[in-house]
Amino acid sequence: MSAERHLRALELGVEDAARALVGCTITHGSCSGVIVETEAYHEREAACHAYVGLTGRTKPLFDAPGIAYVYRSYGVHALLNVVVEPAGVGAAVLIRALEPLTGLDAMRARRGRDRPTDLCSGPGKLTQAIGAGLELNETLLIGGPIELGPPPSAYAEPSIVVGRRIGITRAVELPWRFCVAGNRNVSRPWPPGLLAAR
DNA sequence: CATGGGATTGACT
DNA sequence: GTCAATCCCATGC
Repeated sequence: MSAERHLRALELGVEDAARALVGCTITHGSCSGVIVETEAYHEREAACHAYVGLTGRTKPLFDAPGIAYVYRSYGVHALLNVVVEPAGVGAAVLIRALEPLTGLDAMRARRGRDRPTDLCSGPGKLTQAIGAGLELNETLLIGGPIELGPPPSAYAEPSIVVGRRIGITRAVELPWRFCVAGNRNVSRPWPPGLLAAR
């Protein structure tokens, strides 16, 4: 209980880490935001890139906890993950949405949108908004260019909603998506009946 | 070496 | 609701 939550999260299994990272902060340059949506991915289930084993693409997933896995999605977007679990185990938490805190104007300039809820309300949107590209793959999230930080006081004990992961075709049944209840920055509303609050 | 398939987004019908 | 954009990489011939 002594260490701050973002540091403790890096010591947890991927499912608990994904839950613990909700409410923590991400900072890149002048831009920062609160993590309001995450998903867990683990090598033992088929939706995880590491399911195929150690390859050139998946190597970062098998690194020690606390580094970034940034990859290109659909040939277009950069998606940011927090690598967790011990070195040799392929697991990571996908950061799917932020609530913008600082650098809103820089985010607006990069995104070409004005409303705060259009800036970071999706995994591809948030990396564009904070200016995080593929060059940040495998960089440290503690003391690196992208900084993972502790929750602001308002998010010390967020109310979390659990549901199925979005946009995947395999292992769709796992309830490994975690959102701040009622937050307007989450990437997509969830279908009724498929979730439980905790 | 050719091919297929995305952990998405935004524009359009 | 439908659909194209766009490219890296894993897989298979």
